Amino acid sequence: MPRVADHDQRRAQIARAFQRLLAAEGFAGVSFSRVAAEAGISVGLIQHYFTGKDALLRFAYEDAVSRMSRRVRARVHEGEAARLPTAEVLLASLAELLPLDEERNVEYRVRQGLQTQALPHTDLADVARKAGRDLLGYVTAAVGNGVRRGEVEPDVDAVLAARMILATTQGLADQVALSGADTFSAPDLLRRVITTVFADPSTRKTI
Amino acid sequence: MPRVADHDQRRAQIARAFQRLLAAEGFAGVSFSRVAAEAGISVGLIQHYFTGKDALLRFAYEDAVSRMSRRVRARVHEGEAARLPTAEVLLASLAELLPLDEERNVEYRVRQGLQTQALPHTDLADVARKAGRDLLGYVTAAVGNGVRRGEVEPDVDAVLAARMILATTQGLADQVALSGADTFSAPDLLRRVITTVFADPSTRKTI
DNA sequence: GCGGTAGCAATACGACTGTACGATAACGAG
DNA sequence: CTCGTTATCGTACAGTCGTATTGCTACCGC
Repeated sequence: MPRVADHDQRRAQIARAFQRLLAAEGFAGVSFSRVAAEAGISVGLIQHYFTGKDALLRFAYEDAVSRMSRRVRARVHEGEAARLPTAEVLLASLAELLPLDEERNVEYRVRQGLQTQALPHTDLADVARKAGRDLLGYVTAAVGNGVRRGEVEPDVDAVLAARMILATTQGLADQVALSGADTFSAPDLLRRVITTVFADPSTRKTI
Repeated sequence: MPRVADHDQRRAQIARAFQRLLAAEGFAGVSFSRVAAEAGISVGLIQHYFTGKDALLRFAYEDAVSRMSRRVRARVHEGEAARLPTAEVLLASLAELLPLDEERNVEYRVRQGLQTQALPHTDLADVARKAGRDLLGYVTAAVGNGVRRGEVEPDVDAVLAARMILATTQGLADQVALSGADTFSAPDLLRRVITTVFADPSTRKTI
């Protein structure tokens, strides 16, 4: 048998280069040759690992989404290990969606940038929809948890509440990306929104 | 003097063609030749009206943003003429940001698609930031109105509340664009969020 | 009606695109 | 060591990109 390479590692290396370029220069700045240069390899090698541009787009998108969701799960496990209230865990994990540091900023821009490209292209849209469903399922479960633990009023519609919390998170991410993380405290705002659901109305502070 | 053409109308015609293409095929689908074909004119004519691709991008972006904001203002004037409660006016005007029909869908995709391109490019980012500021200012004023009219508790931070309402709207727009307008009622959800601010906590329904 | 300017189209051009295709080098199995 | 396979590179190719340039045409002011 011939020489072997770590396919997964190579694909990831290429996808990361693609993501950096997309984040730094937008859609117009990415091409096979640019990606190859950024990754420090030849154009031919990219072809060896991806059948075409569509495949690269899709893989890079999936990679960004899966890294994001891994970070979310990490916050969840930490929070559960520390027996934090559900609301706190939710806040910490949703804050991973905000572009508050460089890594999260790149991931945000990849998600954002490929979403436009995704809406017309069925296969990319599937990736986006699946990511959205997973996230919504997770937040819905968290709200359900809150109900069982008495942190949430029992008559709330968990799916609707989750949709609202998630929508606010995404919108805050847009605002942070546009005007910088210093303009306002997005996590504070996120906490208030979560508190809107995760607290008895009588003790709940107004926004 | 030679023959005259309506520059504004021509520029708008070109920008609309660009927007349709961007919405229908994503960023990769737009080029001068494609735009010219879609607009039913020659490539040379586009050059006659725009100094380069950047100028076209910027104009198309500004056009989409300004049409959106015109629709928002129209809802505001209608609402004021009918002496509706501030919350109702706010709901009607923010619903204009949701991609609920074809026109609004195109505008949403243009805003979304150019935002990624905007983040690295200073001049496009300026357009996006200005649009964000205007919208935030409008919603903040609406909340202030609510306070003065007694629809909103006097101790709320108008800017923060506006930021939250706006963020939720943007996030809901993403969700609608991704999974279709039939999956859930985004306006209903939007109404609930607005109600979170525009109602006495004691009478406020839980989500 | 006629001169001249602006509207508009057509084409030419170099750069770059994504993909196809060999050539070369490195390594595992025998 | 050697053979065979594959990782990797380099280049070639047809097409498209954005832009520069040229020329025709329709119209306004005189």
